[in-house]
Order: sequence, then C-alpha cells, then structure tokens
Amino acid sequence: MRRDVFQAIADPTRRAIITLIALHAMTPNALAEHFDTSRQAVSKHLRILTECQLVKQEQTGREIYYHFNAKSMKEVADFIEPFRQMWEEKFDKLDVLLKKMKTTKKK
Amino acid sequence: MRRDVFQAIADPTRRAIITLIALHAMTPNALAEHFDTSRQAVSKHLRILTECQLVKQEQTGREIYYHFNAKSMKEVADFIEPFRQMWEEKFDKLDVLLKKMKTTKKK
DNA sequence: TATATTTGCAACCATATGGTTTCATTTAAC
DNA sequence: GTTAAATGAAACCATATGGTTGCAAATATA
Repeated sequence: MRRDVFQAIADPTRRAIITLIALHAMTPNALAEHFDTSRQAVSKHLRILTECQLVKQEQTGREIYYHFNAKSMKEVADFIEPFRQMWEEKFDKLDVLLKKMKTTKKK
Repeated sequence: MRRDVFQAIADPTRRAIITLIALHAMTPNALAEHFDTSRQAVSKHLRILTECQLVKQEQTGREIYYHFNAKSMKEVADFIEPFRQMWEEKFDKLDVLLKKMKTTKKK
C-alpha cells in the first residue's frame, strides 16, 4: 500500500491534526474532541501519519502523546520549492536583465 | 466533489505531469508518451489539475497546450511554511542564546 | 469531400479511502 | 481485586479513485 507524505496531507482532517499537534503533543482522545468524527477515526488518521513519519508516539502510562515530526515535511517542500519563483513575482533586476539578454540573443 | 490542490498533488503521476509541464507547456498526447497509462487516463489527471487551477489550457487548432499555473501551488507553500524552521536545524547563535536565556530565566 | 488526428466524455471496474461499530488489551483508580 | 479509562485493531460499509475501453466532436490533411 502506498503511504507517502503527499497522500497523508491530502486529507483536511489530517492537516488539521498536524497543525494542532505542531503546537504541542496531544493524545488521540484530546485530538478527537476537536473533530466531529469518532476517536477511532482520528486513530486511523494517526496511524497513517505515523506510517509516513509525520508524527511520533511517546507513551506515558496508558496515554500516548503524538508529536509532530517536521522533518518528514521536507519532501513536500522539496517538491514545491522549484516552483516558488514562478509564483513569487518579484524578480530582481539581474534576473530580468539575464532573461532579456537571452531572448535578444536567440532572436 | 472535493477538489483541492492537496488532493491533486497526492497522486505521483499528477506530480510528474506538473514537473513536466512546468518546464514547458505540452499537449495531452505528448504528455501521455511519458507514462505507462493511456492518453485518456492522462486526460483525467489534467481535468483534475485544471479544476484546482494548477494548469491552464491554451487551444491552438485541434491541439490543447497545458500550461503550469504556479500560483495555485502557493496554498501548499502556505501550509508547510510555518513548519519550516522546525525541520531546518540551522539556528543562528542568537536564537540559541535567546533560547538559553529563556530557560534559565524560567528556572 | 473523405479521412486522419487530437481531444474530452461516458460507462464500467477493481481497489483505496474514510467512516462506523464492536472488541481486546493495557494501565490507572477505587 | 474490581472497575474505569485510553488506545489500537478488526470487520464492515458507502463512496472516491484511477484505470480501462468505446464513442462523439472538432480540426487538420489528403
């Protein structure tokens, strides 16, 4: 079964879980209170997030605190980073100049 | 039907399409040659990418060139950006110092 | 005009997904 | 020791997903 970070963050509930957990570690029970779904559904999301290492477990007694593991998010960053300058429209003057030179040369 | 950018980039074929198209606009036929799937399958992917505005169509005769629209990728960037400093482990000395002062003060 | 090319759409299919309910296990509290 | 709380796993279900094949429409080419 394919289980990667991109698929993990595709679900809005999982993105919300990530955002909550990034602030501070939480138990599944505490998390479930933030959503309309059942605790078990949240647990399934946590399983998926764990499988792609977006979260880590820390057991204390019968409670399990889920921590955010930001490193795994880097894969997403690496994918979109090459496109950043395409949506950020601020090009410095050197870039514009180089682009101009390139076009005129071609012509 | 939910159709957002996160779901769009969840599929590896669609991510590959995006990467190809970002280099230069392509027709569905040209795109399909890069994959094992049928042209129609690629067409379905393009439909999804169009719906969340990750690509734009430009018709010339009977051919349709698909362009990459980087702006729509910003939504993903905005989501992961807050976590960036959590995975980038390079903190400058001032940050470390401030952190230290904070802890000692608390104690 | 007749034919070939490019494309999107519809119907269908196997599997994945996200949810539920039920149950077993472990640990805390009484 | 008995009961309650926290959790994960399994079974089940409706729907979404990604693929296929077949077909129709529009445009280029002969």
